[in-house]
Amino acid sequence: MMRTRRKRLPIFDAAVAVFSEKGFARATMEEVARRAGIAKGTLYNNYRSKKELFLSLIEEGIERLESAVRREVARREDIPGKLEALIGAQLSFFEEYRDYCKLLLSEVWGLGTRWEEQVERLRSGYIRIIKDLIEKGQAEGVIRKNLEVDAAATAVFGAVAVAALNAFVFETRYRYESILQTLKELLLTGLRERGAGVAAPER
Amino acid sequence: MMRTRRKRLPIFDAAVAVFSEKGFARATMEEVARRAGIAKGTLYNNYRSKKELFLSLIEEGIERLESAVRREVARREDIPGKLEALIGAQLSFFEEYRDYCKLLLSEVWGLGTRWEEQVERLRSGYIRIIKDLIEKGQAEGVIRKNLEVDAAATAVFGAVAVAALNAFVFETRYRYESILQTLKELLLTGLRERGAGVAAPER
Amino acid sequence: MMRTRRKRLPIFDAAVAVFSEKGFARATMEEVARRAGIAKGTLYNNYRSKKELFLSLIEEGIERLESAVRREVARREDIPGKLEALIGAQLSFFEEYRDYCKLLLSEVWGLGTRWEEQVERLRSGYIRIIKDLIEKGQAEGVIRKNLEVDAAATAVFGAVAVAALNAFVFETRYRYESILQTLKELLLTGLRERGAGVAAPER
Amino acid sequence: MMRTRRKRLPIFDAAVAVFSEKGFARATMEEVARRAGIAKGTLYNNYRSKKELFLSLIEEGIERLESAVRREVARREDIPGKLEALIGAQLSFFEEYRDYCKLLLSEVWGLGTRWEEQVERLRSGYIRIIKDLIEKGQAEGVIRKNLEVDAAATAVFGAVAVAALNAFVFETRYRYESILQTLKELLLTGLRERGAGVAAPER
DNA sequence: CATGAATGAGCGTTCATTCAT
DNA sequence: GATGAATGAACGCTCATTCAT
Repeated sequence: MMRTRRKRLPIFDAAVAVFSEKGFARATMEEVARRAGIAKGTLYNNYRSKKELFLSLIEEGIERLESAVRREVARREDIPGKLEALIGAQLSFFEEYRDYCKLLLSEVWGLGTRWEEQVERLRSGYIRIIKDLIEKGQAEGVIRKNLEVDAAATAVFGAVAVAALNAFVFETRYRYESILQTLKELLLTGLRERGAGVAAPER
Repeated sequence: MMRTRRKRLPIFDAAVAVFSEKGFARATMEEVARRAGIAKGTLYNNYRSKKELFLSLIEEGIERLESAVRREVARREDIPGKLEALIGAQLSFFEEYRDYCKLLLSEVWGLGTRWEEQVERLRSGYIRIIKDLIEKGQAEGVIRKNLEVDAAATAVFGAVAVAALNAFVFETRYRYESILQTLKELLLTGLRERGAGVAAPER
Repeated sequence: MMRTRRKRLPIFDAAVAVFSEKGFARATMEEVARRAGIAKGTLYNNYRSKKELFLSLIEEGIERLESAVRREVARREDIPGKLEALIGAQLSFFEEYRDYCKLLLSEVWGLGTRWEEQVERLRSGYIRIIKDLIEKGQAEGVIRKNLEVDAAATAVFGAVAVAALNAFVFETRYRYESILQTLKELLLTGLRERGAGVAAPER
Repeated sequence: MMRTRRKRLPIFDAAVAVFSEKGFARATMEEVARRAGIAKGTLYNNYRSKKELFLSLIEEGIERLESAVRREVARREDIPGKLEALIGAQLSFFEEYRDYCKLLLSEVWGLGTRWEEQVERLRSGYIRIIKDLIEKGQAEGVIRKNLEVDAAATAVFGAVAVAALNAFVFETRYRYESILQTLKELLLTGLRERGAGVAAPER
């Protein structure tokens, strides 16, 4: 188990790199093994199949995203503050793991039927965090009540995700702070109930 | 030529269906042909390669999206009204062509390096429409000046796209009107300069 | 029949060009048709199959070679003179129809089992001309009797053919006269009985 | 590596057989694999492509031919003797590797433009051996000076090659000794300067 | 456990041939 | 007869997976 753990980390990094560069289908187990510095057979000692390797990547990645986001969200007390923290954490995560996030959008968010239940659970797991915040905010009267929770939550996720990918993957130059402020301004103003305490965005 | 035109439509529909169900890599020319009711060779009489078929799909689709959006945008006079129309048109397009839109997100927005210039041009072409509206609105003082144009434009696209896909592809039941209102409320409030004429969203 | 004749000539030229540039297998009926300025279907109205087209090419070509060679051979009286004329005629034919001759060596002489009886008959038909001259020369005492007729005849053909191809196809510059003299000198001296009347090679 | 070496021999034999029976284009990797007793994929573990397999065959074959010829040529002292040895070695090589030699004539000597530089180098490499002997013989005064070296060298190669193929591939019965004597008599007499020491052909 | 050679199903693409117009 | 769109068998090549060493 300890050995498995020791082996899995280099595989994880190599796999993320290969899968995100080539996409699931064009990535080859051969290349993952080569980049991880091991033999192909060894890959199969750690993961039963290419699909399992891929799914474990996604799982691990969403867990990291969730954990980073939850940590930041917990540091704020009020709902708008928590949503602001969530936007910042997601953007920061996308910047740090841009390769991984390309995967997320293209293979997981892009094609519904392809990855079935397992991925579906992960996907809706992250969305649930946003939904919970919005619902609680609506109950407290600080988030507009006429927003449909599902639509608002996925819109927030999509806005941050696509803006992030566009900047971090497609543009060679970008001003991180400026993007962050824009997303906060755009989404928080849109979410927040008019007249509700106008806590100025942090920083 | 006439024959070519007549033949290409069924192929287009079949190809969109197959590519969006399976993604580019797992889609097979065999299946596209079978679903279009023609032989594999006939496919190659109309498109030189799988990649060309795919790219022509993307091109055709983005053209339809652009044209639908431009038409609706032109019907409104003021910038906020135009942005509202754009949101509506994009959402409506995603509802009507949900299969095609899965493709859009997963293969085009998802993986930057994979489809190179040709797709890149199409992609940035649509984003440009949104950017132009935002810039003009900022000049007129009806859109917040502290929004970075690139980030705001991609965020708007991403918000509508991901919310739409979530509803139309992943959820079996959804209330279209409710989603539309939520997106308009969320994004227009976020974009609009405080105090600027509060034209109530149409409808 | 007249129409067939009128159509077949352009097809013949186009087919020789395509087959000799690409070889039998990589040549396509499409390209033959395009170069002949007709539709693919028309090709099939004139020749039942690709193979038949190819064989008719070979047949026509060997007939032209045979007829050119027989004409020149008939103009000389003595056997050595006739052999000298044959060498000259074959070399001249290879220079004029170099494309066609590439075909001859590669597809006909190269692979025995491939073209079966039909080609075999043509092939041995031309060799027979040489064999007959050698045999008659041996009977007259002007050609060495210790030469095996088969080997000598094919050697003469091969020497002229390979030297011709090498010069006309592979080399960009060559002196035709010099090659002709070399082949005559080499082969005639080798064939001729020592001491037999040393008719100086013509020219 | 050891495994590779061990594997390549059966593949080589199978490939020569298939390529020479069918020619490059009609030969299939499937059949080569089947005859070598391995799976198609294994073929591709040893050779990157059909073309590479083919070229490595040609290379290996010409190397064997060159080495056999050089060995025999080295055993004689005088130029005519060396040429005699060359003729014998080439004929013997053609008899032993008749399948391979069909390939040589049809695909390599037959079509100039098809196999480009790589084969061209091999081709001219062997011809060079003959040319060197002729040139040296001309300098020594034992080979006729009025023979153009290029034409004479290719003629010698072609004479032996075509006579050999004709006997070994097309004829079921042949007398090897008789063919050898005929070629030596024909070509050596043709090459040798009149009056130069008439070393009777060995045997 | 690690290795990497062997496997073979699967797919993109080509092209000779047919046949409705 | 002429046309060229339609057909589908065939082939080169890839790569996930297995397994003997």
